[in-house]
Amino acid sequence: MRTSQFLISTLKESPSDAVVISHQLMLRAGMIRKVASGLYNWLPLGLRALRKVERVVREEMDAAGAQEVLMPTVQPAELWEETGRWYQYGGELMRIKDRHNRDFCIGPTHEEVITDLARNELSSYKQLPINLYQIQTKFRDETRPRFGVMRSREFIMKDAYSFHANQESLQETYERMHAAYSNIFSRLGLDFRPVAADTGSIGGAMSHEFHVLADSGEDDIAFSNQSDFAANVELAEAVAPTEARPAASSALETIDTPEQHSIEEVSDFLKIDNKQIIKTLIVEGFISDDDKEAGKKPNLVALVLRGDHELNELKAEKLEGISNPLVFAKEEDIQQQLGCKPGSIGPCNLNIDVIVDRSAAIVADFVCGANVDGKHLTGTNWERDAQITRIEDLRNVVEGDASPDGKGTLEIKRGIEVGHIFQLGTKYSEALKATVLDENGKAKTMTMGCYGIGVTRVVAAAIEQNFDDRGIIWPEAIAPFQVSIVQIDANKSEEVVKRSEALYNALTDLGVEVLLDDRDKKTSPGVKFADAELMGMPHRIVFSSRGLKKGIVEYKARKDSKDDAIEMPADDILNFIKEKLNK
RNA sequence: CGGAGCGUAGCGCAGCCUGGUAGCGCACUUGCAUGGGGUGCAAGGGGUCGUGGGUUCAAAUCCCCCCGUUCCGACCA
Repeated sequence: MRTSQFLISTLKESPSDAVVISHQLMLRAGMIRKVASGLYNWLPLGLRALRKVERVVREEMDAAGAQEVLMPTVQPAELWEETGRWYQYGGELMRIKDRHNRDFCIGPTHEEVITDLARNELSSYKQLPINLYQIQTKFRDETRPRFGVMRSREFIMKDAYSFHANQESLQETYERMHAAYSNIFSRLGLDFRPVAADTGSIGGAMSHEFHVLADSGEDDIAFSNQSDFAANVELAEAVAPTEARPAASSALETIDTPEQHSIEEVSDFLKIDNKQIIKTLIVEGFISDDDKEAGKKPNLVALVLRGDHELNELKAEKLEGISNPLVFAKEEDIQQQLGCKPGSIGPCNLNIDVIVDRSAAIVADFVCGANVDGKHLTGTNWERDAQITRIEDLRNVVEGDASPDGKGTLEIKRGIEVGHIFQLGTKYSEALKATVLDENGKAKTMTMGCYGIGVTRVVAAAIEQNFDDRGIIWPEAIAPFQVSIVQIDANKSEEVVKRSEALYNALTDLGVEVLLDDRDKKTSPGVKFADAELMGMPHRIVFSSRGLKKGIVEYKARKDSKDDAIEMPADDILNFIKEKLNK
């Protein structure tokens, strides 16, 4: 491709609404343009990168035995009514009506449609397992689209759905997909981690997310520095400390702490480490619907953590006797039942259940609220001064915690979720009555798995991980073009034109994607260099009259540091590039 | 959904406070020069100042409604 015939839409300045680097660079390099909030045009350059990702995904899915299909973006409401999601889904589901006033939605996902397809086409266990996928546009009417194509409303997703006669078969396909995903992200040249994920409302089933590590990620990922353990911070277990609680050495004392409520305030006021302070959060206990309707109030429960730790709400709400979803107690209920405000609560002499985090349970001589406004206790000790009802894992893991698999310690980094694999079980097949006949001729509900990759998001994530102050640095596998050839002085030197076009043709014949910058003489060398760097092609070759007089051309890899282009005889460049690209 | 900000040329912004119907940089067009890091000079094209209403002799500017959009948070996954 020649730049004289290719839509180059580079920008010097980035639009003010772009806050993350990938969004800025995609706009500046001329990959995308916004049409409306969360809706984007993909320009030729961007689309080339997108197609690269699709190709890798397609190849690996095919290699893993999945078959490609294509389902419609617009879906009838009837199917969603059958699974109940027409009513459960909130505003994210874009509902529309056709000219006959029938209800439809624009698909945010395709479980309903694929399961409908499966129940119509599959009738025997002999046809199982089967794994069907598509690469297709989805629409989710996000409350807050942001970060360009990282969280847009319309986006392209690869979604696969597998159908099985039993759990073992599902497990097998699940593992194959796990491996296929690892292949995909490795081939794309991304630093990623598969992480154990929350299974959410479906419960019980297994789920993994694939995260690309990048500071701008929206999720916290905890992973071991010595093994391949990785989990969403929400889910990672904070293992029980191995050390025993030190013996009590101080006497219990009540001190005045006027207007000191938060851990930070108390720690500054008393000049002690917040690890020596214990914080007590009051939440509502579990209450049955009947009791609620009868107007009863839930019991209160105290959750106790070390001052420097954070409550993990997911862990807390899963505990027996605690409301799910978790509800913090109202201030007036606390005042009424415990006799003080939330800032002064402690675990001593409470007449409610006291659930203590594993780490908080081994602190001795600690500071805590006195259950009297404006007062704290020092030298407090478990058993002697305060009773523990139960010890549980209540907190978020922090950097340096022991890894739950016993190997190494945890690091925490931000991740961008680019893939998610899930064992669905029979949630959809049951609702839609998707059955096959088993060996005994009896109808059996199929077991399902689903596997998604945010294709458009992968493009953005790749940039988040690969850029410098001049622009994008594409991984080889995603680059819109592999090689850029820059002509300098082409209008003055026949030689420049001849030699650069010869290389361009030779590489193109080998199937290499080349962008030849043959823009006219008004385009200065600086502009060509700056555009090539912004657009991020991995390999750059410069032909100039000055160089060719000496018989040399210049080569520079985009990922190498700034000004270390290497010179070589013009006759060698073709072989040099062929070697670089393994052609 | 709660809070805040912004809407003036394709992009980035000034003008608004203190009303007198638009300006800068980039980009674009033309010419001349230049030719290894966003080149110079000159001449141009492009805006019903988000929409509607109000105040006023006069509104980009002051007031009100609406719409769009962004950020923070909540929600969702």
